[in-house]
Amino acid sequence: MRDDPDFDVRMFLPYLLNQAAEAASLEFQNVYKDRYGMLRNEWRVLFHLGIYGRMTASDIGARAQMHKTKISRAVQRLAERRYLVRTRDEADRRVEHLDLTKMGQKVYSDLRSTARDYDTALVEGLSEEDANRLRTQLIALAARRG
Amino acid sequence: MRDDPDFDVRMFLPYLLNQAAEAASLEFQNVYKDRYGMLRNEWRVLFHLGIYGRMTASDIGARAQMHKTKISRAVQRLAERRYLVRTRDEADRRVEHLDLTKMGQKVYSDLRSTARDYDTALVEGLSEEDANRLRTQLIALAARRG
DNA sequence: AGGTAATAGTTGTATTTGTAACTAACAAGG
DNA sequence: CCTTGTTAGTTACAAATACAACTATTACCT
Repeated sequence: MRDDPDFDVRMFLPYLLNQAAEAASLEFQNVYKDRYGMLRNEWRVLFHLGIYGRMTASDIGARAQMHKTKISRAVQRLAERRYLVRTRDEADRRVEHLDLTKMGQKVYSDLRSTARDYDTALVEGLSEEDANRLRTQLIALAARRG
Repeated sequence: MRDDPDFDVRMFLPYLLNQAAEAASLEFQNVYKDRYGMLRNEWRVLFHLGIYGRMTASDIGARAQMHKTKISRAVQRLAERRYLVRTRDEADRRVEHLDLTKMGQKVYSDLRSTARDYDTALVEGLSEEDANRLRTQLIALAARRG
């Protein structure tokens, strides 16, 4: 048991996931970085706002499983670049609503279409069934608790 | 095309991979961190030495697709903790050979067996066939160039 | 041999991230 | 109302990372 020769750490799922995630992120990272000077967390916040429309930082945190400090800083930078605007909620003044500006929406739309093309390239070679199963499995792993 | 309503960024493969990788790494990260004060890069270097035996930093870099500065610093810390020893190659004095110490091997062996248990928990719910297909797909994604 | 390029590995500095502590605003119970 | 607790979001400081520049050594080429 202790020295199970049948377990090869090279097949360790967290390791494989990290390798694949890094490789897959690499190219697209350059897209939003070079085109818009954005960091990964900024792209994530941007695309959540693009999909869902108006959200608060906490909403984004819950959806994206991102820590609030990451979001806080991403929002700050996106606001500086005028990709989003912040509106304080007058009913509950702790809360801030975030909305993409016109410019932010254009950026989102451009990145989304680039992302779609890139995604297509990534699953090239997989059947549609395999690709869907892969996504489903990844979602299950991400949702896992405990 | 530009605003393809059929492409949902939430299904974007790099995003799903990152979410899954982060979730999957989280727990195991605490194991090597709490038990041995190790960082992820150190664990990676350690396990490569555990699998392959004596290697150089460049060898590890090639296998693990890690940048040489990461390896350099990981090796430094592993050497400080006496988990590995460095031996200069007398034929080519630029090169340094890395070997796990007895202690390093014990740590590796402990972490490996914990990793195996954790891996089993992660693929719980998947058939053996599905789990193998998943690993294969991840390896292919990691190997992808261009 | 002598000069140029390549390779192994380290170090310096600027960014980024993680953790914890913080401010501000609201909620709830007495 | 007033204390205690909770939630939204920010900030400060330590730790980690990326990238480029560096040293030392070997290889290549003429």
